[in-house]
Amino acid sequence: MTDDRLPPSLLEALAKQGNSRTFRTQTILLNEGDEGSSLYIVIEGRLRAFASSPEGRDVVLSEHGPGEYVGELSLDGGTRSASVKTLEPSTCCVVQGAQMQGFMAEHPAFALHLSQKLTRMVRRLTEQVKSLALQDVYGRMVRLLMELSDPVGNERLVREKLTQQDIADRVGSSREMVNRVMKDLTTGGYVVSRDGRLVIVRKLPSAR
Amino acid sequence: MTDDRLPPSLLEALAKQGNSRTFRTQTILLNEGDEGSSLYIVIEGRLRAFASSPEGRDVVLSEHGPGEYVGELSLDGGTRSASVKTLEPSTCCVVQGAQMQGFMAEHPAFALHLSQKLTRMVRRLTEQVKSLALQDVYGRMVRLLMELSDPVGNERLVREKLTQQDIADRVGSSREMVNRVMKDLTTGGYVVSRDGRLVIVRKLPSAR
DNA sequence: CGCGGCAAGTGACATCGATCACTCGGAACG
DNA sequence: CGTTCCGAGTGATCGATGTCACTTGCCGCG
Repeated sequence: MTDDRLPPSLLEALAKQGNSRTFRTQTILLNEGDEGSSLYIVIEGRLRAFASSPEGRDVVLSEHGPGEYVGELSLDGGTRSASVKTLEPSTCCVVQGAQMQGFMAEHPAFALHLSQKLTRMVRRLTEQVKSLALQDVYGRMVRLLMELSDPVGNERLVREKLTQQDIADRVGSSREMVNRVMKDLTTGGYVVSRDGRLVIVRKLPSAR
Repeated sequence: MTDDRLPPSLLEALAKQGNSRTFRTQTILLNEGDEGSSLYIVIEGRLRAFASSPEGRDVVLSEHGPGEYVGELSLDGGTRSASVKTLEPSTCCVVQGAQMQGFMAEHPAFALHLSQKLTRMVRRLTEQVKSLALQDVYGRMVRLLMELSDPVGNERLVREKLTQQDIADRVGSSREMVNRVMKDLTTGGYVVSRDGRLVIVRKLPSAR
């Protein structure tokens, strides 16, 4: 997967348009439904885009590290489609939406990058919809683990540290259910936890 | 919702790049996973983008009428993210992906239109993910009915004729379940069927 | 060292929703 | 006019998941 980071040249040019600000962990940067069209470029730290139900359940939509940006959807003037919060202390460069018209005109490369980012988002979201609509929790977890892991030898190493609640929010399920599936996977000898990180040691069965 | 139709001028210019072909109902134009980067512009008829599970369940991702186009995601060289079929006898103009680089360079308006279309797709898919992950079948059906209906007086008229199976494929559920929810909605006096089309006659409760 | 708090593990139970197996009614077509 | 087909309507039943209510284990901090 090509990643969504801006090339350094563009990043630098774009950063000039905005102000750098730093935020504590778990700070909400954007609220679903709000007006506003500023762009947040991650300089340092990590952001999570998510949505919540009135009952307090969350779904994770995406996460973003240094060099990536969020908030681009509202460049069309629409309201925020999701909320975004910091997962760590983070510093972002905030650019007003109004600045962006001019910037894109001067930097066609940015418009192109944005367009490519959008098509990757559509692809990723399409996968998420398929997964939610067509697979059970077990299948969705397997998919998630594959997506979040990289091959190392004949194992696969999961990149991030994930709590079971994190996983639940990503696959649209409950922590308890995640726990049960994890138990199946570990007692089945498919997955082990090696110093805090999950390792897939054997090909995961596509169904239980 | 701004719609995804090309303005006539662009449509005409783009159509020159490709060949017009007509297809029978239920013809598969694209298969999920295939290589290929051609664009299909709907001249006449109606297309549906969908995905299937190995067990034969389907999810509907989007539908497209005259003036709209599909297949744009693979302009980046990736495989098809979903399948597309005709819902009626349809004629489309098929443009080879290779033509598009040049076309976009000559018609920046198209690149802009595409970019706007992509952000609408991201918005729509995000809603679908939220809905699937956070709401039950009842909630998802209510959302779908609202989305597919337009206000007429103090009622809302659902645009298309939908079979219960269609609805099921859109909300990621079974036909039987849709039937039960529909029964609740009609016996509750919220929805009536008026010459083949659903009409929402009273504000739908957000939960049962 | 002892708390306090958060992640994880787990059993009992409630329920939502899928599946199966039909019936019914209307439209299409010979 | 009689079939055929397909969408709709329904009850019974089962299984997957969510929810609740705990316990356990681990860390970091005062």
